[in-house]
Amino acid sequence: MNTIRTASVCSKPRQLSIRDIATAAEVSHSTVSRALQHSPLVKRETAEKIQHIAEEMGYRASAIARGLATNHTSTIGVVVTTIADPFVAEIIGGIEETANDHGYSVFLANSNADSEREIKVVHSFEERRVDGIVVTSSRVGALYTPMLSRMHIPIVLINNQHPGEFVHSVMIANLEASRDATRHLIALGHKRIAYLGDQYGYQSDSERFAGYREALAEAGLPFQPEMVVHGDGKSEGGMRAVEKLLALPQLPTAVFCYNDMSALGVLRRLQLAGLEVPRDVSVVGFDDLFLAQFCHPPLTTVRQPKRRMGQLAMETLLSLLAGAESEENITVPGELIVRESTAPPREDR
Amino acid sequence: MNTIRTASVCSKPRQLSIRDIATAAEVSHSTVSRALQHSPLVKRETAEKIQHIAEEMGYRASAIARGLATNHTSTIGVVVTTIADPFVAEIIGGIEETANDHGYSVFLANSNADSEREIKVVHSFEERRVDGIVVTSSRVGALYTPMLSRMHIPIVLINNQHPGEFVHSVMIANLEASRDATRHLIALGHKRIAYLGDQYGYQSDSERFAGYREALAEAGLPFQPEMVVHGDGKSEGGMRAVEKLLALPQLPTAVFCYNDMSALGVLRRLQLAGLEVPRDVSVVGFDDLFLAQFCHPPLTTVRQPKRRMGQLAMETLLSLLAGAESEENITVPGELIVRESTAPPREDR
DNA sequence: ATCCCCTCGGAGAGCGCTCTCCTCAGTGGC
DNA sequence: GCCACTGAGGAGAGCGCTCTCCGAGGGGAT
Repeated sequence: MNTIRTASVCSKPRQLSIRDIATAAEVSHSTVSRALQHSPLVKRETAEKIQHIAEEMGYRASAIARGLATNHTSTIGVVVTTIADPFVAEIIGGIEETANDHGYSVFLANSNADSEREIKVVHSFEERRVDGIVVTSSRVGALYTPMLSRMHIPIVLINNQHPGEFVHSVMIANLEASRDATRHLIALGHKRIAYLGDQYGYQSDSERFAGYREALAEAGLPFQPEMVVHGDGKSEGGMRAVEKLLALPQLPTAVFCYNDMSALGVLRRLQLAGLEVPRDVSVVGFDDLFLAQFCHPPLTTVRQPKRRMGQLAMETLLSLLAGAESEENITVPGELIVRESTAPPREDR
Repeated sequence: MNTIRTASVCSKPRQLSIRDIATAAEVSHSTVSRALQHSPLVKRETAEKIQHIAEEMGYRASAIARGLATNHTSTIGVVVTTIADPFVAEIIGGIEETANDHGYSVFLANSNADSEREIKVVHSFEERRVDGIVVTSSRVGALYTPMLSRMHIPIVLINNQHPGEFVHSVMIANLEASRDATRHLIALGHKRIAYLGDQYGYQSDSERFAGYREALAEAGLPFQPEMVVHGDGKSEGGMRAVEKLLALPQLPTAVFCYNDMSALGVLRRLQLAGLEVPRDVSVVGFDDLFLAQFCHPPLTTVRQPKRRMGQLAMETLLSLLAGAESEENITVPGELIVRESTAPPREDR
């Protein structure tokens, strides 16, 4: 059992309670409670007087006590793989904004992309009696089903890594977006296009891979298994993957990377090898991280509407909380952003 | 009065309480409470039996109820200017990690760098009865003093924009770091060094400016007011500021930017003007954002130990919570990271 | 046997709210 | 004058914990 405890030494002095306001205003505590929540059951002037006194005394209602009494806390829990990931940060931004607009506060915790830790964090959210939970890149999608039924606490997954296993989610249209990106390369005249995937077998990777293959197929281009390499989702992995491509008898003229961080590594490693992007090799990423526009050359990539996805997740949660049988799985389209890392292949290659 | 409310329709079913476990285990609720917090007042086997039953029934203690009873919640509130800022994201990472290690959960909210909103957010944290608060780039430092005494809730500021006005803070050594950065340029042989500051008059800007002047002075270089321009902290502002420098009769050979985002704009605008960095102009930033190593050319900059600063802030909070009269103001040194955006000036300039 | 202490566990108050159930005037209808 | 009704506000239980105060039983020591 993991209970939330701390050996705090300092005991704060009692804070003002509703009863203190009551005696000051010479009414009962019930009336104060009602006045403070603008109940029509209390006369206008009485309410105003009470509100005035409360304000003056610097009274802050305890959300804790209210939560206990009402059985809901106006809080939601957000679990992310890591906060430092710029991709994730924007999603959080979208969630927090929408949450705040509706009077909700958000608990933030990171799972370090570790399923065990993810579960632990969610448990701690349960103990905190959050009203809802949003999880990005969940590693354990299916495990939330019992939680939904047992605890009746709605959960929305963003870019769930095990789709089809859970009811409420917001996803990017991986297949379509990556097909579009690959089509873009094909339209430029590329025929030898490498795919840089991920080594952990995530759903997002395999869907993007499928889109890549679909585009090749519809263009009548052969699929060449040696053109598929794997990274770790970070730039280091991208660099290592390029080395495998460099060892090939014939270099691909373009590389489609399943995310921007990998693409950054690709860019760097190609430059190290004395190759110029896009003259020698074209590179496409996926995500449209903030830095994609600042790297050299600015990266052609697929934009995920990260902020919007956060908002959508929170909106789904809100309608779920309002009792709606909300839409099950929301898919948002990606958008191809063409910058300067792609160009037609050189004639001689 | 801003009370936290929502018109949630769905009323969750009652969850398991300590009493349910008590009847199942045929003991009193007090014993369950004690067993669950590993009190020595209950016999080992009884405790284990209770823990087992609780586990089996999927019981989750209510942190809400506990918070009400104990008068502390094991939560802290973090207010940031904006979550999407990569600078801030890393700080949050440091805070969250340390908090979590000590059994604290963190509430996250953003102030949009708006002082009014900052206060609102802090109020909502008060209502939630957080045990402590961390604020980054506070706009209202001094206002927290009454809060400290009235509410007895410790507050730590990170990079407070009104230093000297508040007791607990973690700050980067702006002056020293920017002096070092300027010295680096001087050592390379630069004599006409521009300073790109901020237009809002933040403390961090003026301290960095002071460091710049100090370095000039100690090298016996004249301070030239026309070499000082102002941006908005973002790349757009950096670009606009460069235009003023381009209009000068003689271009500076180096630009020291008070943050990386501005420097990115400088890089871009100089390239647009057909100038090459660092051959024609050297550029130095401040922050060492993640993307500083990926831009073109990789940016020489001052690293702020962002994650560490978050940790330090949280550690300060923890010792404050433990009743210690913790160190008042912590200053951490910046570190100059020399990359490829700086070089000796061209002979002919 | 008496007394004391020590261990284990129960009873119940209290944390600060909400909300139901009452009470008490005042008012209007007949 | 009686009753019903309405509007305003009080009393108090209850939310799910913690923790103090007790009590019961079981040894020693005297």
